Amino acid sequence: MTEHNYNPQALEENAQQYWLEQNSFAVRQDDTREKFYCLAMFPYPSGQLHMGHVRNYTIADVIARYQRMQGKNVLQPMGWDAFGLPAENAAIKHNVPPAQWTAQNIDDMRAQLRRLGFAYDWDRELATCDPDYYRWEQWFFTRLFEKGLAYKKKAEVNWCETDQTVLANEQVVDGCCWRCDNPVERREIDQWFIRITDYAEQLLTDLDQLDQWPEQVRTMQRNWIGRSEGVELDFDCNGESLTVYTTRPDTLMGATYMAVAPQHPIARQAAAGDPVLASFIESIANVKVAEAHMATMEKLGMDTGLTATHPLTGEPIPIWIANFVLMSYGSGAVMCVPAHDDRDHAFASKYQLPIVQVVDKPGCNYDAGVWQDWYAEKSSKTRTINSGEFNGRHFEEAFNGIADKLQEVGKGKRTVNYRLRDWGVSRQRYWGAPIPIINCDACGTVPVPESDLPVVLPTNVAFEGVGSPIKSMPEFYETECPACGGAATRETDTFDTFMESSWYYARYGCAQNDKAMLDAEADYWTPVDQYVGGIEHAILHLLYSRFYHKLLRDEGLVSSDEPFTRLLTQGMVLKDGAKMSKSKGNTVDPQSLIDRYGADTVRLFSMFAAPPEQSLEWSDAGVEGANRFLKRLWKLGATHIGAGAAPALDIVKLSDQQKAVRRKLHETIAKVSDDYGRRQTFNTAIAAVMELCNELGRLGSEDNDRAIMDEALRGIVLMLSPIVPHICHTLWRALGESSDILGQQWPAVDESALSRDSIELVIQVKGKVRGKVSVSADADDATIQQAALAQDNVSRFVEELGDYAMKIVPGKLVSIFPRKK
RNA sequence: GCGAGUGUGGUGGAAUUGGUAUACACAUCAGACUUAAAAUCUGACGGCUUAACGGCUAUGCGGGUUCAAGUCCCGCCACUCGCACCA
Repeated sequence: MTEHNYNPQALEENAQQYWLEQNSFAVRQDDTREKFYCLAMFPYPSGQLHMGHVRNYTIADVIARYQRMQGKNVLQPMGWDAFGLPAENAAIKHNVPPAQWTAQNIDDMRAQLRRLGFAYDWDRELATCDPDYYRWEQWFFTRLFEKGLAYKKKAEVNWCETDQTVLANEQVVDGCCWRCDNPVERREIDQWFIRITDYAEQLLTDLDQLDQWPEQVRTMQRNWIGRSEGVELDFDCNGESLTVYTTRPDTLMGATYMAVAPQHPIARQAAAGDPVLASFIESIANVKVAEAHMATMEKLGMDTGLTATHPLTGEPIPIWIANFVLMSYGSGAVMCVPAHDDRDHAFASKYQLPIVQVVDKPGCNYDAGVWQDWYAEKSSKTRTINSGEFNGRHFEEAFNGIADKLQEVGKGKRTVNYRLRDWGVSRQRYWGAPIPIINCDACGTVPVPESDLPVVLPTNVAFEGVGSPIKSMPEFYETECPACGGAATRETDTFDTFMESSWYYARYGCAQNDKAMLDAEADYWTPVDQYVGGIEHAILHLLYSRFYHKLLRDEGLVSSDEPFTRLLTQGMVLKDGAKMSKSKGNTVDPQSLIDRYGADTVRLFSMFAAPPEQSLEWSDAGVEGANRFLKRLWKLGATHIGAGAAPALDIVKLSDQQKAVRRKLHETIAKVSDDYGRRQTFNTAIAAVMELCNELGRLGSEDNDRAIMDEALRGIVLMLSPIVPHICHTLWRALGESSDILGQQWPAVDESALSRDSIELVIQVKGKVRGKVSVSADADDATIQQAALAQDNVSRFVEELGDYAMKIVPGKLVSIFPRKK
């Protein structure tokens, strides 16, 4: 090493050139080593890398490089989640076809990722907008169709009448279209669904296998699936049965009204002869299709004038139309028990509907005018009242009694219900994978035969309006029916982009295979051993991927049950306490930082500033500090190397101070190994190495000092190489090594260096620290006690106690406190 | 509204199993080097108090359990993520 100054631009270019020439990160199946598949969630190619990407990909890269140093066969691929709305918006705004815009963005972002030095096997790169990718998704969908797992039904969308188009939730601003600002309405259209509810139970129980997932993500998924046990029961309404599901059959005697969705047949029937009802229904259709909105909007309802018959009492119960009941959830109707459900209570209070208490709790006062949380309690402490033969029972007895009775009289049955709904995969957009279905007047819906796949999305399109161009392209949709040969039309809807992102991780295993969706090598690499991505994907993407993996398994394409063995959910990157966004104008461009400081500095800062799971507050000054540390490290190495070869360590001649420095080195190796492998807290690993570097400044220039410095520098370079690979690659060579640092073994702890002769104990009196004492490592309790009390500041406070007791926590502290009388 | 998190110095954060709160950095201040500045190096750095030793106090707020609580329990407050067509 001749360069005395740290020159990241040159050094990083050399390292990256070397990796490229050596093809250092291309991997194949190798049954002699343990495989490790490390994956970060692939990006949407927006055109510019942002800090969230840098953080996400650095975390994954650090783990991949660390695992390689554990001797594993490591795969880390990269690709593009290339379909989606932004490309269409760009097309409308800049008059560029989405395919062209996307391809350009991919090129730009690939160059940025390369500049950051990530250890990707680029031979496996894929883009979901490539027909070679989505053809398999189309093929798989036809398999699901044949198995009955894909079906068509009506579902609601946000509809803009002015633009004649469907809007995504994010395109609805304050209930209005973002482009034309006209109010949005709900509209029902035919859409394709996949039966994820058939897999609800597996998706729920298999969460127990995922012991290397964050507990919070498992909990969120559990709640999202929302398994409940209840009763499906029938109310009679003019000879037709009105079916509802309830988890509270125990409160059935308190049901005082029913509520149905505005689109429910009963609502339509009632509105047919009643213009007031009809206009009410119209007025409440003006609502965004989003649960959060449904839950927070004002609850509105109107009496239909119709009644349903209570299945046990035979009493008539009024039926209301309500804007918070969804036709697409369950049966589109609910029974309401205002005394014991707070939403029903609020609605009943608003419209002066009767409230009948049927559950009581000893020691609590019921007041129908004021909601209290215990009204909804399901426990052994409550007792049923006003419920005839079912009086006096706690929750479970009442539930069972009423459920049995309903079953007996043929008015209901126990069922397990899920909050999870089937996955709607149709999108009325252009930039997505075409749904491979042909509609034939004679044969109905016919899947496109495998030999005709892929159904290629035309890319040479012009956006004239806001709607999908292929919907007005007869050359695309006019076709022949594969079954009867007659004239037919293609589906012009495309797939939800979650379809592509639900199986890409498996496709990396055989990205070049043009004969099959997945093969033996894909099965070898799956499941992903470490998946890294944003916490915002905790439910949807991860649940759909888990579902898809089970579908792939049941098709015989993979042999595991779950796609991602270990999951790390990274927090967001903030600036001034807020999420970085163009609209706030608080973005930081990674490229300009790389240009200024180099990739290693950017990588180091993003790993040092916060633990991966927490949000990261961006700081320009902090980046400066990271750069300063790398300069110091470089100088430490350059000075040591410049002084010539280091002598061998002479263990017997080590001074106490040398022993202490060497102990610090091996303690650091132990800590850093734990931080990388088990805890995945790279910020504390970096801090520990910084501490060690500070300590090394105490070494002199004696032989043993130089020997320890040499040992320590090698350890530091190895330990930091996953985080700052370029500088470590260079320093490793400069330390005289001819082999590549990438495949080096992770440094080992020398247990003998860790031993201590004496330990320091903290002395607490009444819980406050009053002193410290140094005792030999094998001191007995009596010796420790004596040493503790010998301190003036301790004895001073102990005297005030009178009769005292003492507790010794081995290796940690001595606690002295008043004896209990 | 529902579900899941987070909250510690001027700032980012550390404290891993209930055991020394503030590691490691950033910023600031002081000193060294310099004609000067930058860079670099050294030191100080939660608040109040003390000549000093030391003492008191502090982990969003209010309670509780414990010899001991940032950590566990109960009740609040604030913020963040998700809510099925953003990805």
